[in-house]
Amino acid sequence: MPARPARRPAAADRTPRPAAPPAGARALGVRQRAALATRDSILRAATKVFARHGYDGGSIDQISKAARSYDRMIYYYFGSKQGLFIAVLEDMYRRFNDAESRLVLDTAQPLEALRSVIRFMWGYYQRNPEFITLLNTENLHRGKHISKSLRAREYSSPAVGVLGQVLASGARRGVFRGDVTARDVYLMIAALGYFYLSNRFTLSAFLGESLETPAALAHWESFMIDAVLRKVGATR
Amino acid sequence: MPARPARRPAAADRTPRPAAPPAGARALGVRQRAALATRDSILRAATKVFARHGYDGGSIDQISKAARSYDRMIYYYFGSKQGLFIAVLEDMYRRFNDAESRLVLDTAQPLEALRSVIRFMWGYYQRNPEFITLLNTENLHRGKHISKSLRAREYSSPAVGVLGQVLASGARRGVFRGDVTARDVYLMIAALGYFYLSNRFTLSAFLGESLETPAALAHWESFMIDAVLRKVGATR
Amino acid sequence: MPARPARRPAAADRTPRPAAPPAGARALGVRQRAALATRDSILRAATKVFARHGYDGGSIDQISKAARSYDRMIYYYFGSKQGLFIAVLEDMYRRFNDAESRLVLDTAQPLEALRSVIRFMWGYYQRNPEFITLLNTENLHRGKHISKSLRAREYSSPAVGVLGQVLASGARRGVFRGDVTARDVYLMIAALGYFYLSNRFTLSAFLGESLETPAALAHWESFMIDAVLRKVGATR
Amino acid sequence: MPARPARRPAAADRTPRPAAPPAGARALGVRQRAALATRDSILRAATKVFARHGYDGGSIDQISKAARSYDRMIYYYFGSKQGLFIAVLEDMYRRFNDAESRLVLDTAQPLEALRSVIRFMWGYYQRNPEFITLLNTENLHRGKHISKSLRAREYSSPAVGVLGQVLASGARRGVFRGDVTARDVYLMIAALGYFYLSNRFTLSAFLGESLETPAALAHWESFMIDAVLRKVGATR
DNA sequence: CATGAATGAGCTTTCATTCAT
DNA sequence: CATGAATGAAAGCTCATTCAT
Repeated sequence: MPARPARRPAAADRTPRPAAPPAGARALGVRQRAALATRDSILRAATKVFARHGYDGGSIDQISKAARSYDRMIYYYFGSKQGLFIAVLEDMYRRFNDAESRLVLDTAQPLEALRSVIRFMWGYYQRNPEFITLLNTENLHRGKHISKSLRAREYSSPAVGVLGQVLASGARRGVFRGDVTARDVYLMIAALGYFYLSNRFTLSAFLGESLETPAALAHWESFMIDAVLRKVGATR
Repeated sequence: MPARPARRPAAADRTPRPAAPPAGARALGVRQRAALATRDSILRAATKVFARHGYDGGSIDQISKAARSYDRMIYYYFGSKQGLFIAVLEDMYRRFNDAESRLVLDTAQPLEALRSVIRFMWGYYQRNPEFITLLNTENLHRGKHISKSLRAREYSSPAVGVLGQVLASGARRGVFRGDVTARDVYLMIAALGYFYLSNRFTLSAFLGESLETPAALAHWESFMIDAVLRKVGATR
Repeated sequence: MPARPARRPAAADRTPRPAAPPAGARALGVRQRAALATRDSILRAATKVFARHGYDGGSIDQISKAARSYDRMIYYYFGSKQGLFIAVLEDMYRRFNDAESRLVLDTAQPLEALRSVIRFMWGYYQRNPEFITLLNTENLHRGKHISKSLRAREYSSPAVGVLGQVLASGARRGVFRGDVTARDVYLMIAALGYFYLSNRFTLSAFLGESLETPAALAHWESFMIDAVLRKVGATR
Repeated sequence: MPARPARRPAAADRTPRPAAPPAGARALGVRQRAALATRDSILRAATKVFARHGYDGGSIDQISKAARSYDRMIYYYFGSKQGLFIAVLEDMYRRFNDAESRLVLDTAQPLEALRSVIRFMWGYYQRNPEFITLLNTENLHRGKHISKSLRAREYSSPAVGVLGQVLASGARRGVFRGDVTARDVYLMIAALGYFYLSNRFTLSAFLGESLETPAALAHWESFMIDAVLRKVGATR
């Protein structure tokens, strides 16, 4: 079986682009289209501003200006600052979920498939830095916004499921030990990549060296892969 | 050689308590003592408020009231909100460094020593949650405050050094492979523990389960230990 | 040719009244009219407060209260305290320019026309004391506000031009010497009137006598007229 | 009679230097001398700061720092901000009076003597720009500080007296008309020079040309001299 | 639908001044 | 005498939000 490319072209998940209208939707009138465009540009701007300055540091005014719109429009479409932030989080999760679901793996090659998952997440974090800062801001607020979201539940990581198949396949084939759950491996991968990137500024100051050079990034990628493979007991 | 306790009593690093006056110092006058107390209570309050609400979310007013002092005093002692935050970060690093330096290990027992390091950091993060949120806030600001600190350089993690000895000792004894650096192992430990705790709110929502039950915490501790030991190639 | 009255009724330049809407403008909605009224009342109040207490001595709060409006509105309409002050200066210049342009002179009677110019400026300074204090405040700040104004250049004293015609006419008729420029005569008139009024408080203390009695004012007016006429070489 | 130099070397009135201890005073102790030095440096700094930023724009903190002293010392020596400003004004008047009293004229040559008075004042304003801005600030406050000064009365312009002698001498000799008072001529000289320098920033913006070039300054000096001489009816 | 205008509470910071040793 | 510490009011300005067309 040919080893299919692990994931679609990277460009796909790069820019935060709100959802296209659902396929079954009717053609929209010009006004509705314009309204959607306004909403989208606000959501886009809010993502950028909240990612950069956090929830408290980002201001409505800053966002409406960045969206070339007006304060009032934010309240029109999102009700409040909190409502806007919730929408930003939902959109962020949706895009992440979409990206994960585009991850195509060959479970017949569990070792390489596992490597692909790691590379995917490591790459996603790097290409979507707002993903990290938005999550950090939300955790600073103890998850109070996401817990208000009705849609949050819809996004259950497809990657964990895929990972389960990979691990099971590996165990069946005797390349992996069978005693680790997909959830834990997923957390391990996330932790190693996320922490490194999220904390790179204070770590640089603390360790006295840059973590952002291409060499340093490549080194950490192979470190992560090695650590995860050893954890699942990969025999090589 | 007997396996000495890995670290001093946990209580030592729990509350943010500014440094005691140097041993050689003269006795202070009443007023000087009161002044120090004011400064300390502001620092203490600021640590709490910034840790809870972030840099932007925490207000000068909130801090001065929590310290039972006045806005003006913050500027008297720290110059600005930024200056206060820098002082908070410095104090946080100092306490972390102190705690790390109190970590006593028996390098003759590298396996157990490594376990102790992991447990120490895992424990420190749990007992000092402000450590995590302050660092996250600072990373949101791309490290701009800590890079202004002149004292930041003084705090170079003693734990990394100790870890190096442990790894070397283990390698000499043939219990560890010798191909991993102390820095990388340190980062790995930090990543696994920090990420789990820092992101527990959004992870809970995403995974649909609590990560904070005693069982979950204990499970993750043993997961981390196993992952790290496997990474360094511990033969057991 | 009959000697027409030198200027329109004095009341015209007394109160700082913002420009009426341009003739071609559409009728304004109620809200737009109210908005203009708000802006105007702020500008009016600011003129009064800055004139009375200077730029630094006048507070935003004082102004917004005097305008029966809110602090926020000042920033809404003028952006900043500096922006408001610039608007005040521009408005002051515009009104002064308007008043100067209403000055109608009979150049066929150069001597009387020159006297009219002097009386006009002397009268303007007295009727518009804010003109003097605003200019003094701006000069204390070394002209930094007016130099930021884009509109400042639009106000080139019409009086200097008129004065030039008067002097030329007088020279042609042999009543004036032809060796003084309009600019210098303008400065001389301004200096004599402005300084006397601007510095009347310290001069009173220094000279030990009041300069503000009607007799004193009338005396200085004729002194100025005599001095200027002699300077331009008026033969009488 | 030889034309003696009209005034002492210019340097004499350049720097604001507080009064030396009165001639009859006892020798001072070291402490008293140090105290005086502190007081002087505060007065010096206050003169500079108030001259630059006005009464309201200058802050106690700014002054105490410029004087390399402490806020508290200002209250110790001058009681309040107002008290300090009054002292600054008194010192300014004293220095101006001193400079005027050093003005030595040959009344036998009234024409040249009058020219000397004009040049002296024109020069004094230029060498002591703080003189102008301090007076403007005080006039903005309607002279309320100087009217509180007990010492203000002591400073009655010697120049007016001298000018009276010059004018009388000129009248006796038939070079001047005898119908102008010394006070009015004094005011005229002051007005022409003071206004030109005080308002140079707004005038530059209004007239669209610099008034501060050496050529412009020289031109205005001769303009003033000519205007004053004509006013007193000098026959040449 | 969209948008200028309005609102009052809150922000960080500086003010002149006084206390206590 | 001198000086660090303290004080509360007020400064200029921004905040998220709502009103009224």
